[in-house]
This record gives sequence, C-alpha cells and structure tokens, in this order.
Amino acid sequence: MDNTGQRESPGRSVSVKDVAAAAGVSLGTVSNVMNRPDIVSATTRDHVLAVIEELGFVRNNAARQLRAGTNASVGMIVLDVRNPFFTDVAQGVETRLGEHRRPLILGNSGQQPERESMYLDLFEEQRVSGLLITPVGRVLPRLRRLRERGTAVVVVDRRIGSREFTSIAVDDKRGGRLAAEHLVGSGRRRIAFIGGPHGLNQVKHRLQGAQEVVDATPGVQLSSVETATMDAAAGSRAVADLLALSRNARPDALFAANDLVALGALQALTLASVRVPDDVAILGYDDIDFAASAAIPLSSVRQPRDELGTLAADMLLELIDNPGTKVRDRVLEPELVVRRSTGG
Amino acid sequence: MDNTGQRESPGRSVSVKDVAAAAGVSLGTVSNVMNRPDIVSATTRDHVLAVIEELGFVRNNAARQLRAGTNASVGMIVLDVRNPFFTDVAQGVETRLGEHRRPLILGNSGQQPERESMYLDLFEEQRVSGLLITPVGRVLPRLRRLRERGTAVVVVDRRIGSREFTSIAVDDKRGGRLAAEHLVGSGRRRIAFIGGPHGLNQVKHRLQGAQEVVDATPGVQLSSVETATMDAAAGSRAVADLLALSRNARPDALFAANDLVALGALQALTLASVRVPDDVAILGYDDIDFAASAAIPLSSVRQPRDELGTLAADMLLELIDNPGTKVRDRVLEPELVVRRSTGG
DNA sequence: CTTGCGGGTTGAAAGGTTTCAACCACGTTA
DNA sequence: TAACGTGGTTGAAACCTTTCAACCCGCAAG
Repeated sequence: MDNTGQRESPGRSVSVKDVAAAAGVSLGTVSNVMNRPDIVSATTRDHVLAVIEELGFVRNNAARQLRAGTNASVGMIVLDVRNPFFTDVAQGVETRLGEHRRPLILGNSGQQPERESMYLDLFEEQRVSGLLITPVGRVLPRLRRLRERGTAVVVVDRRIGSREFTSIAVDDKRGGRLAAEHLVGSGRRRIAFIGGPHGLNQVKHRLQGAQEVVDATPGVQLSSVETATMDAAAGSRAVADLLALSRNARPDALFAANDLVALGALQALTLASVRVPDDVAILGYDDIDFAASAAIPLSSVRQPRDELGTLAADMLLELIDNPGTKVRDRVLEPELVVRRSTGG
Repeated sequence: MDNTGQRESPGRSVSVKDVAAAAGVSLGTVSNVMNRPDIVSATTRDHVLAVIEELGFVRNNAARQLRAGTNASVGMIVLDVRNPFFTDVAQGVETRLGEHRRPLILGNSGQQPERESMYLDLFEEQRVSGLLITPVGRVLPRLRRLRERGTAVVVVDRRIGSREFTSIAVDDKRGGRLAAEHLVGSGRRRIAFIGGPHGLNQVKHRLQGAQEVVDATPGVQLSSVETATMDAAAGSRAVADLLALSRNARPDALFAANDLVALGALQALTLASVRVPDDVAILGYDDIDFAASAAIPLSSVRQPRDELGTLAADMLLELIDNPGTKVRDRVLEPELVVRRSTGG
C-alpha cells in the first residue's frame, strides 16, 4: 500500500486482492472496473484505475482464462514463414483480427508434420478461440476434436474435400490450367513442373490443372520433378537435375509450384548460362512482391493474398461469434500475370 | 466412462477429474503421470495414459499455469513480418527454442508503437517466461517492469545505450561505414541515404556511420530522405522525390536502410529509365535472399541473421534458466557484399 | 515382534480471476 | 408508513491443475 512501487519484490506480483485492499473496495469491484466499467460509479472507477496504475497491476491471464473459460487469442499455423506469400496472408489476418482486439499467435510448421502437431498441442492446451491452418500432415482427427471442444476452425489455402470444415482457398486446378495454357499458347512443348511434396494438395492440384491442359493438346508433354520443400534451394537443385538431361530431352518451360522455387530455378539457369526466356521459360506461382523485381521479371499465377487473409479472418470471426454458422467453402480465382520470364 | 467418445458433449471438456474417475485412481496420480512419470508405477502409468488417450483429454493450460506459476512460451515482437530479414531471424530463434521444447509466439509491431504496446500487454498478461524484442516506441519502462516480474528480456538488433538489458545486435555504424566507403571508393560523390524514421536506432546509426566516412572525404556529400516505413513502396516514393531534383543535383548513389527499400528504389529507377549502376548505384542493407536475385543483383551490407537468431535464443534461454546472469551486450560484425548494383 | 524404510498413492490446499446471488442505502411510489 | 425499485457494492463459489504432507503397505533390519 505504501511501498514506493519501484522496488517491487520480484517474487510475488500484484493481484486484484492487493489492488482491492489498497483501494479500499472489494475484490469484485476491481474486477468490475476492468470488465464492466459501466456498472461501477465514476468515482470508484477512477480511484481503482489510479490504484491499478500506481501498483502496476497486470491481470493474470491464466486465472482469467481459467475462470472465464475464454481466450480471445487466435492461433494460426502457416506452412512457411519464410515464404512472403504466407506472411502476406498472415498480415491480412492479423490486421483484421486486430480490429476486433484479438491477438494472433503465429506458428510455423515449416512443412513438418511434427512441428504442426506441436503447435496444435499448444493451441489446444491454450484453448484458443479460433484456429487458422494450412495443413501439412494428417490433422483431420485433431481438427474434429478441436471443433468438438468449441474451437472455430478455418482451413486456409486448401480445400478439404469433405465439406467438413469451413475453408478458403484459391482454385489451384484453375491456376495450373492458366499456367499451362499460357506456356502452351506461347509455343512451349516440353513443360517441367517443379514442386512438392505431391502429398500437398496445393501442389497436386496445380499439377493436375496443368496436366489437363497438356492432355488436351497433342504434341505437348509434361514432366514433373518432385521436391521435398518449396524454397529457392529446392528450385536450384531441381534445375541441376534437369540440366543433366540430354540437350533435346530438356524442357523448354518450367512451371514452378511457387515463386521461391521459380526464383531458385531462375538463378540456377542463369548460372548455367541458359537463356531465359529464349531457351527456357519460367512461370511461378503466388506473385509475391519479389517476383516483379527479379533478375528476369517473373511471370506468375497471382493469388489474391490480402483478400485471402482478410476473408479468412472474417470467416473465423463469424464462426467464433456464431458457432452455429454452417460450413462454407470459398474459392477465389487466381490470375495470370505475364512478365518477361515467359517472353511477355 | 462408457460414452463412445465420439459424441463428446461440446459444452464441458474432459478434466483430470474425469480421467481419474475413469481410471479408478486419484486426481494427483493423473497429474503425476503427466508431470513426473518416473515416480508412478509402470502399470498404473500405462493404464492412465490409455484412459487419457481414450477420453481425448487435453490439459488446460490456463489452470496449469495458474497453479504452477510458469509458462514455457517465449514471446517475440518483430518490426515487420513482411521483411524477410526478420522472418529469417525469427526462424533461427524458433528452431533453437524448439530444441528446448519452448514454443515461440510471434507478434508483429509493423513499426507501430500502439501495436507493439498491445503485444507487450498480451505477453505480460500471459506471463511468458521470456521476451525478445526489437523496440519501436518508448518501451524501456515496460521492459523494466517485465524484468522486475521475472521475465527474461533480450533486445534484438538494437543496442540499448544504458547497458541495462541483455542485447544482441549488428554494428550498424560499422555497416554504414562499410557502405559509404564502398560507394566513395568506387567514385561516387553525391550519396543519398533512404530510410526512416530516424527515430529508429538502426536507421540513425547506419546514417551516422556513412556520415563519418563522408565527412572524412572532401568533395563527397551525403543527403538523406526520411521515410515513414521501410518497405519497397517507401523506396519507390523516395526515388520519385529524388528524380524531381534538377539533373546535376541528383545523387549518383543511393544507400538504402534495408533491402526492401533498395528494391523499391531499383524498380522506380528502372521504370524512369535511369541506368543502374551507370547513372546511379544502389546499395542495400541486410542481404536478404532476394537481394541476389534482383533485376540488377543488389549489393548489400550483410547481417548474419541466422546467427543473430540462434544467439538471441541462446542468451534468452540462459537468462531464463539462470536469472542472475549479468547483462551482456553482444555485437556482431556486418559484411559488405558487392554485386552488380554498385558496379561489382 | 517392533521399528524403520521406501515406493506408490491419496486428499486437500492453493493459485488469481470472474461471476452471481445477496445485500445495502436511499429515494419513490402507493 | 410500508413496500418497492435502483444503482452500487460485496462475498463466496467456481474454474482446473499442481504440489506436498500424509498415508498405506509390504519388507528388511534389529
């Protein structure tokens, strides 16, 4: 009550009880000041607030959550924080959630199921009120359980086949078709797809879309190099493999499953003095900001990533506020952006 | 006890009490199974684990934390998630923490003091065991309070003048000198620094370093365009301003406070048909992965970002395990990477 | 036969908040 | 004058886990 504040003993921290004592009110009143300021008289309210400030009281969230049973935070598990596509999406989510005073807790699976699982544990134990996830491993049972517990779940950038969970994604098959049509249309005949693992739906569908177009066009062939991850290094390695092929077996176009892979491929090709787009065209996916400023500006299939983020957040908020909302499955359209790497 | 598991009522979730009842043991034993498995007999342990699994019990972290008084999580507040430099650092931190089974909760201030403050509130209420922060606003008092409460604090990528907090950073003044020396050495005479706000120490020191070199070299002048943020858009805008200058007042070299700004500047110059590096040289900072693959590969002052991340994590862990550790102030050395944008 | 010991287990307290029924003081209405 | 609201405030219960002293039981030592 009369200590000088500064030298707070590091052991125990100030609790509502201390505040109540110092302010000469009951414990419940202090709580009311923080949670329903309107029902407490102006004078006591101001007084209590002053005491709180003076004592440096900070509510213990664990206790609050335990009693109240709710946690405002939302968890998000992304595939790869180092991929600007995901940070852009996360950014969109974060700002929208921020408007509703909900913190976003970001977890990075890095495409590893174990890490994804670790973050699921964390969020589940934490009882977050909502979860946004771009799944890697077999997480459907976990998600079901989460939802049974009352956690809102939105699957991002991937369509869960069984319309079981609300999801938002960009039409990957369509993106694959756009890509292939463009490459074929500009005269390419031997297309190589680079990306992986094929277990990821994003990858699979983009490849499928391309395959459809190729199948429908005589004289064009599509091969595929499966990678373990989707970063620039993987792109470079894939190109190394392709360059090992005999000259006329080599592809004349690369379709990369994302821009990082494409940029890696571009670098490797340049290093090997292969001319882009003359000898080989390159087409990426996502249209991250860096695609436009690449050595050879990169053509890419653009995903509306801001929209993806804000819409995902909106759907999640809706689901949190109104758990009865029925499952929705929004699909956004990708868009082809032609630049120099494909001869634009 | 005999419900089919699947149709768990969505209201109340399974608690230790339920597990204890179902397993026919006491509540304390269940807790022991989870926290000190070694002291409980193998048979009961296995049995309890089986029941846990069957009932889908997930410990309530709020209650655990309240009672145990500890939270394994570590919070980190970065300046800008969309800047690959920071995600690279965060990545390093995350993997190192992961090895110690500590989750990392990432908050993004986006260079906005209010958001920084919001995340500080969050982490403080959450009673995280450690905090990594690249500060924007005036947060010293907050940090002091945090530490008084027993939270380990490490300041990242910025040196707090008063050796009050453990910190790790890269020598920004040195970086500024390296940059200026290189530009001056390759014959440039009118250098413009782009970045901001100058309130950020990173920015200020890089500018100071450059200034020192310029001051020591007759015939060379340094001007500065202050920006509100440090993204590509800011770089483009700054260039627009510079291009408005009369032809012979224009700088012949740009030193950007980070690579994003540099890339933005590069794009704007290209668009305006200014030749890089012939008419204007550009030098960035950070050496993010995309610098090398830019249209004109970007020279840059490289910061050892992986090291920054892992060392920061190490220092924090040390501080958590051993709160008495005395304040340290590590400074890493930047390194100049010359590429084509400065005529390499 | 008693005592001591040690591995397992139990039961209850404790932790800090929110919530809610009860209560109070003080006008207002019948 | 009695009954009734009403705006504020109170006190205790409840949330779910961890922790720790106490206890139990079987066995070895004295």
